[in-house]
Amino acid sequence: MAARPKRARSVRPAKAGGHRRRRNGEGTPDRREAILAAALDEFSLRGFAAARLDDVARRAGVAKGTIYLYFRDKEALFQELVRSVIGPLIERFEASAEIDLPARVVAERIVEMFVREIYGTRRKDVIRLIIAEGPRFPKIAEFYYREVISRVIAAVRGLLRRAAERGEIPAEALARFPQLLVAPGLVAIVWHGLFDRFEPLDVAALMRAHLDLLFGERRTG
Amino acid sequence: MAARPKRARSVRPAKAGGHRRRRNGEGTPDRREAILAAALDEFSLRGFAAARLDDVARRAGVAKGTIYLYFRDKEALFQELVRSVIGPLIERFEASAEIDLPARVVAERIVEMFVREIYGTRRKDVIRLIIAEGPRFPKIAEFYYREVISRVIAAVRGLLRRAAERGEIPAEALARFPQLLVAPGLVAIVWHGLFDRFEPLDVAALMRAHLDLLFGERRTG
Amino acid sequence: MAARPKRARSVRPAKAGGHRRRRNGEGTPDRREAILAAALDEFSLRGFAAARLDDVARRAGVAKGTIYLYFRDKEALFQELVRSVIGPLIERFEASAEIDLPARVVAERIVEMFVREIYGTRRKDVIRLIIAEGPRFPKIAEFYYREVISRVIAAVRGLLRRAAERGEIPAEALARFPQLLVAPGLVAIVWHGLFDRFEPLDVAALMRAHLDLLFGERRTG
Amino acid sequence: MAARPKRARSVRPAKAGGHRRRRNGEGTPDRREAILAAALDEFSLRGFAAARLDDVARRAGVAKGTIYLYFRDKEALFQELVRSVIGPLIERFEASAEIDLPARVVAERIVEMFVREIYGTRRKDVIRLIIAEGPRFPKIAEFYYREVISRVIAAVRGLLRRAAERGEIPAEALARFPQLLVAPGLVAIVWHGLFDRFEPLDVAALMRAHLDLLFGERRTG
DNA sequence: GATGAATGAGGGTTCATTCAT
DNA sequence: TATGAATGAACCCTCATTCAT
Repeated sequence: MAARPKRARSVRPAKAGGHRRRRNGEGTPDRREAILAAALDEFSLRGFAAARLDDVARRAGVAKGTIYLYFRDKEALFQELVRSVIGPLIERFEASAEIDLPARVVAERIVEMFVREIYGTRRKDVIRLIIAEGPRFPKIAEFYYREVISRVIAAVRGLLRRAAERGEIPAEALARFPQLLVAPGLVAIVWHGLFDRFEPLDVAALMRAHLDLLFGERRTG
Repeated sequence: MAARPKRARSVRPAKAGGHRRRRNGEGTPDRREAILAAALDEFSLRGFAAARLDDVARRAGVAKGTIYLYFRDKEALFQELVRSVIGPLIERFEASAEIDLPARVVAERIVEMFVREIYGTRRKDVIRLIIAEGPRFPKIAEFYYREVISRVIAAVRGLLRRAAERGEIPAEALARFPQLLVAPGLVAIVWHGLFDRFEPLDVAALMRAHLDLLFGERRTG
Repeated sequence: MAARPKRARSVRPAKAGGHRRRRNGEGTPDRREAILAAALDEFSLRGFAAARLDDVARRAGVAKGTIYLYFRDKEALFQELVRSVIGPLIERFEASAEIDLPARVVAERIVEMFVREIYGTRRKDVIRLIIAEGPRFPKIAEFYYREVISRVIAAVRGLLRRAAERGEIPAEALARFPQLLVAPGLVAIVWHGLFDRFEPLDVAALMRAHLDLLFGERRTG
Repeated sequence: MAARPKRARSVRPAKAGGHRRRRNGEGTPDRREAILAAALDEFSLRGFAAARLDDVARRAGVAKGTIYLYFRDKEALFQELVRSVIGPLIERFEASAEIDLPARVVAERIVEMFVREIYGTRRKDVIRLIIAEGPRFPKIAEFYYREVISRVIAAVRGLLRRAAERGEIPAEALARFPQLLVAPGLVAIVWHGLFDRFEPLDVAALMRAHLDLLFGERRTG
């Protein structure tokens, strides 16, 4: 406690407080964003429990206390990280699925969007985090289910059921289990985190092969 | 650990009287097994970093120090846990895949074995652990890749390539990416950990639907 | 501060919008007074170490930095608080004691002044603070001794010795230990802070009873 | 977190854990008592909030973590400190007050016991702590009221009322406010903490003078 | 072997203090 | 003057690890 009546403030007795480290002209000094980005790095690297806010702060270029100006505690930081990354994704996904085109075309678009917007970005790391930490963070799991999974499932299911009625896809199996459409995406994310250094995975090809299996071949690279 | 998702301040009674002695005279010989089982429980419940060896010991009915008689440290305990659970699985899987039956039949057997031997047992929790903690434990990831993934992939790939040559499956997409065969299994495991309480998943039906999509319908339950 | 006796995690809204602007145009001129008043509230409520300048500032309706325009640091704020409240009291007390009336009359006046000017005001809280924090603030204790205690003691002692010589009081015990005259006042202050909610204390009656014991009965309410 | 997958445990990578510092043959290694004694020292010196458990541990000759083997947290340590010191006092006090002797004799015994058992021991520091910290620790205040104050008050009141009935004391003022009997004791404790270095107080003489005032002179030293 | 009390480094969180605006 | 975002030292508490018994 800095306020304890004297006791010689260990070192630097008269300079304990805060310099604003005005980092050179960078434009927005948006600390909140910087902290979230750093948190994603550290949480991805070590997992929630083992990540240190000290490292988050250093990586973000702020002092440790600064984190607490923007987030109530470590857990809130984690939750807001997930929300901020996942939130914006939702509308886009739903929009894509609602277009009334042939199922295969829509499926291709969804897959392509997955590869571009998730697998190709830091969002894949957030999804990895959700998979890894979700069981210990019921709120995160619930948020993710409510805001993402259930909506995507509903959208895809509607799309596929119509396609099945039009006979575009062999059975309505896919409509019952829309998870099957994105299952390889999940595999890709998990594979990336665990095995890529032993055997890299061509995700685009994987997803194309998957679509070929579901809808019958078309033209493959 | 402040980061553990909150837990009712475990009321350590200030002089920890309670010491759970084990049942019979000189103890079950397999303390090692008991510790591994307890470790699986605790690691599953909290994740590696947040699990406490104190809880593992209590759950196993041994003293904390005893763990160190059998395992070098917490990390070694985790690694051996994975090994001990995953190891025995391998031969069986390979055996199944080598039988030279029609691809669909073999695929069905593999899927059924997955449901019975993995999804239906604690092994699914170990796989969840590998997914969650693997990136922080390169040795675990490598072991799992070397001893399980690469072998299963090779076996399945051989099987499917032969089937594709015989025209039993439409394309060789599956042979290129055998991951596609088990992708729904992975989804099921992840789903179970995160979303089952919102929307339970009928894994057997999911896997059957998946096979129907891959091989064309046949007879569905 | 983990040591503060628990307080519902003050819900800092992560971007602390609310900033209580003061009422009129360019502000009440006596920010200093406002800060001192707020400091008395907070120090009384939590004690010196656990009080937060943040709360003092909020209560005073100023920014945190403003405190440092008027006081060197937290300790100086505390010292000046004590001075500003105790200082004005002194002359009055001395004046009362110097009047050359019968001892009992003077004692009654002193007691009455204590009840009215100390026990009935926030000054009692300052005295409580001195009692509680004094040992850690030698300067405060010294100031209080030099400016208050020693003077009051001297005044009361002179008064009583004269009274004893005139035979108005049975012995010179009181003159040797003028503390005995105010001891019940101290008890009242301490009692108020600790036990009033269990058993309220009628301070006026207590003081009257005390005088009756010292000087022999007269007329009691 | 010591368990974080590697990161070179800063210094002494293989010797992080616990040596039992078996202090030379001392008899009881009663750590609990040592910690309580050290806590009394530190809390007295700095107050509850500003005291550091680090210092308590050092003073007790144990490691910081050891404190938590015996006490749930800092607050529990404080509460148990008060209880352990105050508790044993109660019966003795009650016993003394119940003897049916002339009031003055009993009062003298009580006063003498106060001087010997409280003022002459560390218990006076605990009472100072209660006065200083009680308002922030309602449980402490309640415990102290329930277990000490209310009982002592009741005992003294009974004693004095009987004495008043026998005409031994002039009025029943004292029976109404037994606090008046011990008020100088409180003054002595407070004085000791604050002003002894400026003007030492002869407590025994103070208490004797007090009794003389209450009961009429007898023989004074 | 088995125990569990003891250790002490480590990390989340707080808050007095500073200073650019 | 006044502000309040930023700082970082400090401190409570946890828990992997050790070792005398």
